[in-house]
Amino acid sequence: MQPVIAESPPRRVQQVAKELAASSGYLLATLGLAFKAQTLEKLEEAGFEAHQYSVLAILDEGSSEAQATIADALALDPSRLVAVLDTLEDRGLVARQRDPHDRRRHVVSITAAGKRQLSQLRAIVTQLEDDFFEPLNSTERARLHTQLAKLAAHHDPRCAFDPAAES
Amino acid sequence: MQPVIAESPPRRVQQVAKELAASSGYLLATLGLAFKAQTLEKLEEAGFEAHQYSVLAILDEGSSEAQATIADALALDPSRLVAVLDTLEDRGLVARQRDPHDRRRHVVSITAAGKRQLSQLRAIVTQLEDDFFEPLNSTERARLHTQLAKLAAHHDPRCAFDPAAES
DNA sequence: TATTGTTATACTCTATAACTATA
DNA sequence: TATAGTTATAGAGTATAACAATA
Repeated sequence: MQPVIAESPPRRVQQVAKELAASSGYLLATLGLAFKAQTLEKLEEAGFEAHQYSVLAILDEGSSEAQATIADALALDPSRLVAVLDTLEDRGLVARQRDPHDRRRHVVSITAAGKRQLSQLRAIVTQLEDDFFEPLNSTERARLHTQLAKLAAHHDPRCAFDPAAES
Repeated sequence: MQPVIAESPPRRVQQVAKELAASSGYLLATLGLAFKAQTLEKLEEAGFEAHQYSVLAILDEGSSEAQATIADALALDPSRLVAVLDTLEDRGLVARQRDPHDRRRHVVSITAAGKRQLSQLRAIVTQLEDDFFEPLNSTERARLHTQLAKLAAHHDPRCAFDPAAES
């Protein structure tokens, strides 16, 4: 069907502009988006969304938290957190209680079932990371992580842990 | 106004869960998103959007391209590319011509004004990158870039350049 | 009057699919 | 019939702001 193309040389595999591929920022954005997309997909297969995982992860570390605290830590609008907690509560993975000291507040905590579910989700994400960073050896991965952590601490105070606490 | 809190220890700066901060994937996604957001903001101040910049960058490298080619290189739906090209064409930064060999095709090329504009946008993005990666020294930046490029080549064929061509 | 969590509204994206003109 | 580009439509996702309860 297609006539033989003689004059205009046929395009091979389309490549992103070299200018973009040479930019660390572009690569960072592209890879970050790709990792996020993969994570969303895998979690969705398991019947969860990313925010549900991160909420469980936060609750598993601290004891119990007010909703506003969780929203801050996740840089998530409090109004959006509501739906996330609703589904988690419906499944019995977290519990909401009124704070007796301030009855406006809901104190949220993870349940035993929530902890069990969390470890399943952890396994998914861990596997995903192993696959994603597979092209790098362990030394490279460690270096990459250190540098990303340094950048994150600089750009996002939520990621800046006390240096003295680092072991 | 606020009563002295004695019983429930006051929360300090909200931190993202350690579990998340320890994940290279999470950091990658977060940083990538942050860089993208900064880029969008700065470009918008200059009256542009990211896709307009990347289209100009691609056209500046190759000679002229069919729209489908550009869409492939940017992993952008052809229908979305239309509006991007419309605005660029309105400003005289690119030109669309019918391909005489196949009158269905539009061959797009960058104009002289487009090249001038492109260098302005380049300056913005370059400055942005310098600021973003400022916490890393030049050796660290080079290493980071190498590793990101390795990952990108693995995950996105569009970023996989011929290794032999690397200087 | 300010704040916590909640709900509702409106708006922006974006993916999809119809449409035209050419092949 | 298939393809390149275009336009239109619908649905999801999100930010905003109104709201009720409590401080």
